[in-house]
Amino acid sequence: MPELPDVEIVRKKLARWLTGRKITDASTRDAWVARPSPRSFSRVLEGRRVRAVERRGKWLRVLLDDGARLFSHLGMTGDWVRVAKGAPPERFERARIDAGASSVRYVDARRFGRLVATRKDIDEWSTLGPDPLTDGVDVSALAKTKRAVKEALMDQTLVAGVGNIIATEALWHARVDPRAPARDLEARDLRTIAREIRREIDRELRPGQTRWSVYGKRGEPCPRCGSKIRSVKLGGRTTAFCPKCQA
DNA sequence: CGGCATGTTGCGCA
DNA sequence: TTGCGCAACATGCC
Repeated sequence: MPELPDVEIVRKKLARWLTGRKITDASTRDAWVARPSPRSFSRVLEGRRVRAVERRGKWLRVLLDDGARLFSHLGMTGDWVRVAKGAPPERFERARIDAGASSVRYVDARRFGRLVATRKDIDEWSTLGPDPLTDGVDVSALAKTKRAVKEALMDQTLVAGVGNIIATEALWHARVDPRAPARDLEARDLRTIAREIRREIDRELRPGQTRWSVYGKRGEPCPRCGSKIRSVKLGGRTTAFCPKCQA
């Protein structure tokens, strides 16, 4: 599921299902996913009307009419789905929000996701960097770090919403070595990377099968030059790249 | 069975 | 103080 484009698609459907509706029932039994507690999930949400569903990076924020809010991070396998009111739990369902005619369910097989019902913003939201879709990419922030550019791109405080796939693909399109220290790159390359991040997001926002050029393609020929795709670990994450194009 | 996975956090250690 | 590597979280898939 989850990188910025997926989360944006989830935001749109959640907004469609919930905006302007009054929450009649909200419940969860999962004390791992729902923080600070399953009881606070119900207490904060029930009886409130939904004002807006927003997104920043990979986080969603559901604003309520009394100023409280629900934060939702989809982790690796999270999603929100709508079913008929009173329908039995979905497979891997972790929480339920009934509002208007909708019964909206949070499903998450691996439970890496989070639901946080609070009265004020959480640090994970407040410390997010600019969102590429709404704010653009802050190239100057990247130019300040000596970390590998791919790790910098995935740092949510520098760029919000870029994950392993977008970082890997954007660097291939920009022909930049993912291992290169970010601050050693030419300004021109950084601008190209920013542009390719935006293009990759746009590609993945379009419905239909996205085909990746290098992500998950170790050992296969580079679509541009035919060299064999290599992969290395950067910040603990598999990073595929073309040793010839991205030299 | 082993290995890998679109994400994040927290811990030990240099 | 900073940064890095790594395990952990829980499950599915090849």
